[in-house]
Parts: sequence; C-alpha cells; structure tokens
Amino acid sequence: MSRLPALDPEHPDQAELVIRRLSQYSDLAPYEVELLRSLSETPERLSAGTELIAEGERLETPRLLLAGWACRQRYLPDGRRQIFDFILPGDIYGLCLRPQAVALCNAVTLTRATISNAAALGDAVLSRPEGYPGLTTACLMSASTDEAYLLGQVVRIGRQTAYERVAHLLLELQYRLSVVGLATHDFMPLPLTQEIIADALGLSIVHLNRTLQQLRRDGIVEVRGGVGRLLDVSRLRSIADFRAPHVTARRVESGMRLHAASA
Amino acid sequence: MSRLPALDPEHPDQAELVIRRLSQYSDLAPYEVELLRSLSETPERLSAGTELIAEGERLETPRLLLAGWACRQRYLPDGRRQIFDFILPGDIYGLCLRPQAVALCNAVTLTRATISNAAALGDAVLSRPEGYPGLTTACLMSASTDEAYLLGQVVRIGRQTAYERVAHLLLELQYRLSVVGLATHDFMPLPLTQEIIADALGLSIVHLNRTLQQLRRDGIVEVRGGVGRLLDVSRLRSIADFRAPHVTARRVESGMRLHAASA
DNA sequence: CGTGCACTTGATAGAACTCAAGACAGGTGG
DNA sequence: CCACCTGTCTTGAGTTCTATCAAGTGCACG
Repeated sequence: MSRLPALDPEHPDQAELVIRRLSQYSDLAPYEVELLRSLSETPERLSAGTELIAEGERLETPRLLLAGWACRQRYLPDGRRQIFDFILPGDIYGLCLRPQAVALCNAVTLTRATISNAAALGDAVLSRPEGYPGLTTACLMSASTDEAYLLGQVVRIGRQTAYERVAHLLLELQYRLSVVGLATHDFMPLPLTQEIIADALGLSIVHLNRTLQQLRRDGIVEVRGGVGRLLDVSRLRSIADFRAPHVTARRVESGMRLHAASA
Repeated sequence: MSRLPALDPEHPDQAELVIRRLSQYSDLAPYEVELLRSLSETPERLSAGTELIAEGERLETPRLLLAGWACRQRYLPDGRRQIFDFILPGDIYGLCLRPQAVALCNAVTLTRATISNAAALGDAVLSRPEGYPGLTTACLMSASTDEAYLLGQVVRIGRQTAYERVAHLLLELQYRLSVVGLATHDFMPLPLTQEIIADALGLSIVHLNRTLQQLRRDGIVEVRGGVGRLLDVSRLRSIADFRAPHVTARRVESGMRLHAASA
C-alpha cells in the first residue's frame, strides 16, 4: 500500500478523499472529478462540538467533511445519548435524494473539523443527473451504503456483546477509512474519546474502558492516544462478524433521473 | 372514533389501508386514490414465515402488504436474530427511490399475510412523478418516516432499558396502526410472539416476558392473546419518550422528478 | 502549579441472560 | 372423543454481563 497523504486537519488540500470515496462506486469522468476537487476551494474551520445540522432542519445544501470527525446523534430527555453513525473525512452529509427532505437527527463535529459547501455536487446530482452519470451513481450507492451501515449498527447494539460491538465498530471504521486512504490494514486514526465510542455502542464509559482493555490483553486491538491498531485482524473478524457492504457497482443509464425541480 | 373495519386477513378488501396511510402525507387526487385501490386486485396469500425479499436481491417491483404482519431482519452466524422494523398492513415495501437498488436485508412474513404487486405505484412514482404529485410526495415522506422509525429503533435498543423499550415499541405500533385505522387510542392487534418482540428489542425471551408482566402489574399495558391494550397512555408516554415523526407535508412541485430510466 | 478532562480502577448493585422445567393452548391423528 | 404433539408462555434458580458510584491517576493547558 502506498504512503498515506498528510492527515492534518489544518491543511485540507484533500478533495482527494471524497474522490477516492466516490470512485469506489463508479468510474468518474474527468469533469466529475474536477467538480469534486472544486468543492474544497471554500473550506471552513470548525471547532469540536459544532452543530452541523439540527434535527428538523431543511436539507438545503449538502456539505463535505474535508477533515476531522463528526457524527449523527440524538439525546433522550434525561441526557442519555445515542450516536447513530460517524461522519468521516471525505464523507458527504446533508445530501438527501428526496426533495424537501428534513434532517431526522442532529449532526455535530466530534473534533476540530474542516467542511466545505457541496452545493455544486447537490445541483449536479439532483438537477442534472444525466450530465453527471458517474457522480449520480456514486452518490446513490453511497446513500445505500450509509443505510447498510445503519442496519449494521442496529445488529451491533441489539444482538452483539460489548466485546463484539467494539470489534465490529473498529472493523467498520478501519474499512471506511482505508477506502479513502486514511487507514492501513492494521492502523487508523481514532480521534474519539471513550465516552463517544460508548455512546455509539450503547455502553457505559466504564464498561467500554474495560472491554477495550480486555481486547488489548487478548492481543486483538489496541486503542490509545487517538489511534487504533488492529493486532490480530483475523481473530477480530471472527469475533465481529463484520461484512463490508457489497457494492454492486452498476452505472446509471444515460437519461436516468433523480429528481429535479423544474420550476 | 368510528368503528374499525374488519381486520380478517382472509378478506383483503382494503386497499383502504394504504390509501389512509399515504393520505396522511399528502392530498391525493381521485385518480391517485383509484390507482392505489387497483393495487389490491391481485392479492396473494402467504403463510407465516414466507420470505418476501432476500438480502442482496434487486428491488424490481414494490409490493403492498394488504393484511398480516412482516418484518425486516438479519441473523448472525450463530443464530441470533435482530429485527429491524415491522411491516404493517397498508405498508409498501420493496419500493426504493434509488434506481438499481438492492435489498439490504431480508424481509419475511410473521403471520399469514396477503400481499399484492404494486408495480403500478412504482411506475407512477419512479417514471412519471409529474403525473402523480400527490403519490410522489406521499411516498417520499413515507420513506423519510420509515428512516425516522429506524433511528428510533437505534435509540431504543442502544440507550433504553427493557421496560422503556417495550413501552416505546408499543407506542410506535399503536401510532402506526391507528393511522390506518387498525388501532384505537388504547387497543391494537398484536399478532407477535414474545420471541419476535424480543428479537426486535434486543432482549431475551425470558426477560421480555418478565418485563411485560411488570408493565401489566404496573397497570400500564397488557399484551396477551394477540392484542395489546394500553391501560395508562400518559404513563406509557412518560416512560417511553416516544415521539411521532413530525410529518411536515409539503406538496411536490409540478415537474419535480424522482428518477426515470428513459431507455 | 492548579484546573479540567480523559482515562483507569475497585467495589457493589442491578439488569439481563441462560438453563431447566412446567403450564397451557390449539391442532392432529387415532 | 381422547391422546399426543408442538409451540408459546411462564416460572425459578443461578450466572454473567453491564451499569453505577466513587475515587484516583495522568496529562495538557493556562
């Protein structure tokens, strides 16, 4: 595997991430790649804990997370939090293929982050999909994949033990990060507190802490200092039952439409 | 509240259910209602445990559940099962707004059921949305709502106690059934075994059984013999933190498109 | 050098699971 | 009509898992 590019959130020269991410789903034409590259021209820096989307808000313009991590989450009235999923560098968020869509939950940054407006991508895919068949296909498949990860999350918290949940989540993150070149087969950045991981997995902080220690003592994974190391990938896989979503890439036929307000 | 129609799965004269269900999202023109009504003309009887959709299968034609209950689910290799959500009478399933979509999980009947092909609805919404603005809006909002319920499921199993989970699920089911006229404010059919409910809520059968007993002893709900009775709705609500999805009905503009293969 | 945050540890309580067995009902075949 | 299934529900006992409470460590930062 080739050398990874710099990950520093202060230097968001990488529209490369989203290009890699969407390229896995569909071949992109040079002008489509160019469109993606142009998205990073107006970066915006955000501190950790910034709300990206509020529940109920109209999803007007999609945005691109260039660097840093975010998540979608919801609180119960008494303060319990559930994290639905993580938004990783190179991910698009706030892009809904349904017109008039409304955000179903909050999205918030978990670290310092750099985002940029991706209205150009939204226009391309929603209004002129026939002109951007590669991007359109890629965004559709990306949306399907996101949904598949959400189903994986349901199985994880509904039917797996704490030990299995952690294993499963780490494999998911390693896989998603490696797609955009941010992780190797056994190493990844993991800028999450144990509290955040616990809230994603439906566990208490203390129990997550002990579970992580157990996984390390067992020589399976090591999570520390903002990075994760997979010490025994095959054992990890047999514990987690993680399956990468099967991405059956099929090109959008020319003339295929999403939706367009022709007003 | 008026008398409910007969619920007998052997007499599926009710395309009325899907009409009621979609009408909540958008005003439907008479010809749109007529299209929905025509869907029930070719009913098909299925026994409990019939697979409706297999994971990975191409979603070609949407179908309508006229009577009976179904669910979407996944098994772990060792036999543990997680149910993602329930498909209720009047629900459309297998309708994906993304072209070339593939089923992300299995769907299977939980009771004897009656289904019918809803290709006409799929055509209308996917190929000629401008001709069916009411149906199109309704299907979009229905899809959003389904996704909202899935997020509710994540919070339920991730951050609620067994007691709260049961309360939350029962309120969700009561709400969804009442929309199509199959439940009153405190009564609903509930043709599920405790094993099924347990697999939906991420609990063991035994523990679910004891939790149901506790809820009954507390005078909150009674689940028995295929029906559910809400004995103390306000207490139930305060336990469950169930929020009906906020359906901000906005009409699709004329000329708005989903996607259409123009080949 | 104090302060705050994340992480860690120990002790304990509570929640939930497993195993095992019995009760009950509906359906079937003799 | 009865005996016998089978599936579902129920109950008890014991164990495991996970949460809670409380305190302490370590580090980064002002």
